[in-house]
Amino acid sequence: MTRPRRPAHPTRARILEAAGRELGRDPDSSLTDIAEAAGVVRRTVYAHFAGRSALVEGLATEAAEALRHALATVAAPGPDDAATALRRFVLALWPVGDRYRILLRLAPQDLGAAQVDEILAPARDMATAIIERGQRQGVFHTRIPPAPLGRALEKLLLALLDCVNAGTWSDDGTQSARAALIAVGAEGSAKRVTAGTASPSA
Amino acid sequence: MTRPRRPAHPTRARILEAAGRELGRDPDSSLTDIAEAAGVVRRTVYAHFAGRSALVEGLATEAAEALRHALATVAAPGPDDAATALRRFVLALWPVGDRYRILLRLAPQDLGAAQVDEILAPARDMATAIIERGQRQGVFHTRIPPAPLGRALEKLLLALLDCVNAGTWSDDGTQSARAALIAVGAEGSAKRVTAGTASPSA
DNA sequence: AGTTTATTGCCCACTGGTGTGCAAATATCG
DNA sequence: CGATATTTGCACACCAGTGGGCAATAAACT
Repeated sequence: MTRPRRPAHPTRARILEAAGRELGRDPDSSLTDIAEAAGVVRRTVYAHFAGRSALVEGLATEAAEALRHALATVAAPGPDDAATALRRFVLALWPVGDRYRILLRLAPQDLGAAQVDEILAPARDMATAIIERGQRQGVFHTRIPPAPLGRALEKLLLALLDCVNAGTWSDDGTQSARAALIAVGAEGSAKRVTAGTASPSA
Repeated sequence: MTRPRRPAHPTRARILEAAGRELGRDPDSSLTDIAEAAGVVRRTVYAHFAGRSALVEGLATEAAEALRHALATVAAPGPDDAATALRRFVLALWPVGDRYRILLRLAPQDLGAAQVDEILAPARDMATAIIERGQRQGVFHTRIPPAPLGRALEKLLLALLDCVNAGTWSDDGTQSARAALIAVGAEGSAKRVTAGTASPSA
């Protein structure tokens, strides 16, 4: 058999993509698994990445860039109310949710928790800031301090994303954004916001 | 040195406890790590458990029993309103949250996802039922279907529990229960419930 | 056509975790 | 004090994953 050269460039990208899929499913996937998922042989992976850690590093870099790019979208707006800010935040980050999840999965094992925290810091800081603002303005009624509430929101949204990935549910982010608003206790604002922009899917 | 016989019974229990701690921290902990954490040598672990899988199995059994016991507390009540039911549910499960988390951590790797799902099924089913009832009665205003919302709540509460474990925050479950009520969109009920029973810690 | 280049297949060595056998050490119990 | 039970230390074989060397192969480019 020995299929050789497919366009050559795609290969690296396909390996990276397969690594994302496989490591997202199981952080302990072997290079053999990943290579197989990419349609190549294990030996070929070493032609594009120095080793497992390099592969993971490349994956992290890609995810970090996607995340940073998505964050840049939300960074712009001026002083709108906290509820709108949170909604914009969730909607902007929703498309990169899978990359976000991969980073979290890679954290304890392949990447240092420190490095992942560093990548995720801007997103988490922004979320915390929004929550803190909303609570101070009295728009968010949850009594839980911003930091824990931020972590809770993170996990809540990832859980919803997982349901979408699993096919259990379907959402383009608008429903999840509303859920986030409700979770922080922004009842009135939630209705206002959804009336303004969201498509009525229910 | 070769310290021999400590009361003998404690050993097995200590290994089990250490396994819970270590595997909770990192599901890939080696038996060497676990043994060391338990204050014994790796070889000793094999004197109490047939192997890694047996150890994990024992851990799962213990966790399952604790969970089942906690659930039995909530199973009793008759037809009270959904908000109260959810609050009781969270408060009852809060103390076994760590066991719950261990089971989830062990799922993808050491135990089959199937076995873990089977253990967790009663808790999840009850949560889903409560949510469904609350939504039908119009007490829970979240539009997200019960199953995804249940998963989201699960992760939200575990995130809060992690914060408590990490020392970032402190809660005996009452704050988290309120957060859960708010998250499902039970604003009015939340106030009513907390006024009735929760201790004002803020 | 011929050359280049990526991929493959098979080889090997190294590491880390697992599971086990067996003799020695020692705390507890009678 | 002696018998018992348990833990320990060290031996080993085994397996899976990693990383890399090297020749053969076949697509792509000229």
